[in-house]
Amino acid sequence: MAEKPIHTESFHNANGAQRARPSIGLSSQPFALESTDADKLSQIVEASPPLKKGTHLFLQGDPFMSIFTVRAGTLKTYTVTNEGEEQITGFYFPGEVVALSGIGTDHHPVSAKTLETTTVLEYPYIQLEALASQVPQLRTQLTNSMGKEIRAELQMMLLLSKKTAEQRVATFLCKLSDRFKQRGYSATVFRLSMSRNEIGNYLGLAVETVSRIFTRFQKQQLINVEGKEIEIVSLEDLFQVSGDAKVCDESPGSADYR
Amino acid sequence: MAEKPIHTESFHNANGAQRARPSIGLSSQPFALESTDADKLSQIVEASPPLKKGTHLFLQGDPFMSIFTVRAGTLKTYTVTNEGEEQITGFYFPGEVVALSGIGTDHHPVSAKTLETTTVLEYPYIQLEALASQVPQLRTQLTNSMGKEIRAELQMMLLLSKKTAEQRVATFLCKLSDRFKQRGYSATVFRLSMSRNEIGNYLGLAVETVSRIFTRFQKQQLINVEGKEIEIVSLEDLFQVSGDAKVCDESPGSADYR
DNA sequence: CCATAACATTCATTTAAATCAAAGCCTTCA
DNA sequence: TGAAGGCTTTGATTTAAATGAATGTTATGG
Repeated sequence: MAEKPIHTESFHNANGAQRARPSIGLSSQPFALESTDADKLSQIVEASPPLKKGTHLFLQGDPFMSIFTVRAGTLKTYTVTNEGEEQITGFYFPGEVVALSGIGTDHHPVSAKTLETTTVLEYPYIQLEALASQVPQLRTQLTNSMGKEIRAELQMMLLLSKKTAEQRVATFLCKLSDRFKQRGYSATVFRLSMSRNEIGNYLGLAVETVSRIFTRFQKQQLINVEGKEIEIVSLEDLFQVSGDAKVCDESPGSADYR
Repeated sequence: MAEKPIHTESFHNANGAQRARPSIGLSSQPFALESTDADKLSQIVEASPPLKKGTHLFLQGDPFMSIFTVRAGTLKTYTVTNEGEEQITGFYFPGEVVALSGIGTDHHPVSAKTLETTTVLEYPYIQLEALASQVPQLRTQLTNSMGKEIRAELQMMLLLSKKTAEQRVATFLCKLSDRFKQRGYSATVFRLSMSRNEIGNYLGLAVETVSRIFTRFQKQQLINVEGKEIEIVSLEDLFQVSGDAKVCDESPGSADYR
């Protein structure tokens, strides 16, 4: 509760070793440019040292200075309600962009916290903006990331307002599967870096409900659960349960997504 | 269900009279520029004729070509679930920006429909983008609008996942009040352009629940309801019920739309 | 201006998921 | 290594809001 956050400054001016120029242009990087442009981008990026589990990247109310991409590990973002309870608004995996919700306002509307040892890339927003106005491709990538965030949240609204507990959990697992697959990991076997509590919080469900549904899905041979390890036995069937329409995809270049 | 939408093309090439150059720069316009820049913006804008109630501005799945701002009237946006039920994702009043959710994808992820006779301004996205890359102020306004949309949706996620029915309705009324106030209308007396059904759908509640809460709030002297006419008797108390923290504000700065 | 339909309210009953309660199971670090 | 606390599971009970059913009210267009 009264936890001391580690602000971003903690690695802004960290020792030189930690600040080695990160290599940009990995396949899953959200901001990928070529040659001289990539070089310009790399000059404004800061790579964080490994941040251990439970570290805050920023707190709700902190001045908005930068956006981040995840290099390794997992983050969650959350808001704190008036009564002090936390509402998780997103999980972020390698290659994903964090803190877009701060754009256009002075202060972060959410907090961001690591769920495990995590490293990020920090893009000071003012510099990123300046560069984006010179490099159209970067501008497009940035704008598209915001669009994606908007659409992800729309999907979440739909989930929270119309889906049953089973559909929510199924949707959650299918989405995770898809995200891992897109980054080149297994679509069927993975590790949940968040607790049952965090899953429930995110999905608008009680922990107990999540737990019960996991065991139910296991009995129905949709998944195998062993603690945090998940194996999706039938992605087809699980998707069926999720109640979503077959997605014609968001990823390649442009394409439609619903 | 099998309703024929009126696509944007319906006024793209409408008669000349309907296409009179709109005057930009009204106080509540989200994209406000000065002198020569404003002139450039006005050259790409199309003003729609009055669209009567129930008209679709675009349908989910339509090619994304333009964004819009509301000049007069009200719009709702909604997605249709797999089972064919609609989920309203937003209401849009004069000065607000519609269709940002299509940015970065080929097709609109939502449909937009008028709730009453409505006129809009249409900004063809490609041209708007081209202009934005020349006019930093416009770029900023556009980006900020997207940021605001993201934050509005975060708020909505919180509402849907953590708030009680009473809190949701109170929040809804307070937000409306605030938006009307910001546009120079009365913060306490206004007309709901959407049905109880649409309010319920948006808030993740059954119609009956909305109805019951309206009457309950009336008995508690928080509001006076007479059909679609609302008077907020005690904004203070209503805000109290909404469970939100006093907002230290989003508005002053650039283009607000919500 | 009336007829018809769409919208809104009210009440009774049901239900999905929350809460309450308790026990087992992993971490972890002293 | 083993005790402590935090997670996870399971079951019993409660509850907020949905659903079902009916009536009243307000628009709408012929």
